[in-house]
Amino acid sequence: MATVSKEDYLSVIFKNLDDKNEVKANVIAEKLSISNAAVTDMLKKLSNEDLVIYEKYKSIKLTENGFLYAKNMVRRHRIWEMFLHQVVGIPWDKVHEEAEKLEHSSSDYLINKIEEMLNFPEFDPHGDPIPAKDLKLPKQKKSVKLSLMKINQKGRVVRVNDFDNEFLSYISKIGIELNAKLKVKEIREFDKSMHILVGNKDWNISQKIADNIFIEIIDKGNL
Amino acid sequence: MATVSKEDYLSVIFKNLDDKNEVKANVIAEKLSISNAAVTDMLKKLSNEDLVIYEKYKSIKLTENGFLYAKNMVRRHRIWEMFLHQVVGIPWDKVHEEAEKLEHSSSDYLINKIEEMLNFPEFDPHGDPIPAKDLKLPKQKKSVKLSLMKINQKGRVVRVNDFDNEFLSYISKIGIELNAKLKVKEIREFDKSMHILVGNKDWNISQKIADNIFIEIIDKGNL
DNA sequence: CTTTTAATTTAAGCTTACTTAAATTAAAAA
DNA sequence: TTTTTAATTTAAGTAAGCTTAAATTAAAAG
Repeated sequence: MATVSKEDYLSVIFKNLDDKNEVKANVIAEKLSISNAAVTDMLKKLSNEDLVIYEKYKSIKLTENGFLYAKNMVRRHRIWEMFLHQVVGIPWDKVHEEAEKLEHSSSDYLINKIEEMLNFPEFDPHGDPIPAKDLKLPKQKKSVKLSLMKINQKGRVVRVNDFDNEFLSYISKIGIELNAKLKVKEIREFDKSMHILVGNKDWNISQKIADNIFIEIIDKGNL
Repeated sequence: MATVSKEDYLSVIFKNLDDKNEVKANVIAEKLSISNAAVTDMLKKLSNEDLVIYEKYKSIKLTENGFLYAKNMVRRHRIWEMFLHQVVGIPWDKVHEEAEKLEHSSSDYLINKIEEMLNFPEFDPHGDPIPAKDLKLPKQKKSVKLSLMKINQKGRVVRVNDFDNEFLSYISKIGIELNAKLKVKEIREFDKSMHILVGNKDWNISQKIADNIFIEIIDKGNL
């Protein structure tokens, strides 16, 4: 049986898979703010339900079923985010935590209806791809971290990490939103902080900020 | 702490208060499909949290806090129903069970936003009043059960009970919706079934159906 | 007023999802 | 290769929200 708790485990596992498609139990415990012992417990249950591959002392993998379940959770989450942002008008930095609750309480029927109403969006308000009904992901535009851009390069915001509300709220305040154009004006080597132009305003941003904004470089056109 | 389970208890208690503003533990158990022993257990907890007034072997009352909490649950439920029906286009007979899940997973902030977006509706898709932010109920139009109408009386549907999906789905199919006009053409005494005119079509409905539809009688005008 | 019936409570036990503390294992460092 | 460290598991225990069965109480019927 799928409970809120199990759904959270599957989501966390999915989002933290490494290059070998594995996660350490360790990581799951941290992300969910629970003890390692609790994770061991639950992994045995998820394994019995054919959702994860679990062997003592080894890293965790998802089964085929587990992958499908987790992707569907991502789908629910991102469709809710899109809906809350576009239709209800909830600001960028608040949609994540509302969607976090709603994703456990909505039938596939409802999600499909909402998706239809939104005209089958491909990306959520943070630029993350929304899995389709068949759980396939749309292609994403090539992008680089803002922190890796060079002086005088221009680009368009295509994705931001939604790891922290304060971060989202801050970048939103300085005019950084999806598709916003910006230009790198200075980079200070000693702390890698940047001076950027967003619209017609100048801002200083730390490396940590720039690490979480993804840009599609544009060569032509003015800012 | 407010859990899904506690919220369900409070909702059921609120919806089943008698003329003395009391409910028997018995009734709660039936409505929630759980044992009486479980109800006793939970009532003690709710009492400790100052949500219900509980004394051994006596009927249950809500405290001031309990009333507020329960009314807010009703508010959440009905705003979700309205939203799902009007904005997402979910049919009449399906909104109830979706709202039943969503009502536990939405912040007051979100509910207020949705309410604003809907332009502060007073009644949900079944004609039930939606408590405002201050939890006050809008005034309802005077209405009578369809089953109590006389031959040749005309009226307008102002509310239906949403106790059963099949019922809602059926009456929707025969053209009965909020504000629909109808006229009683015949009443068969032996089973109290009725012959009614809805729009320009005739239908036979059982007493059980007619018991769950509420009508505002209209004297003038044609059908 | 006493008996019967129905509602309620108590008691013991279960499952889920957690906790802490101790034991074990695997991986990294010496 | 041995030792140390870090990750993981086991064991024992807890709280929430249920269950069934037995005991108690209140209300209804005689």
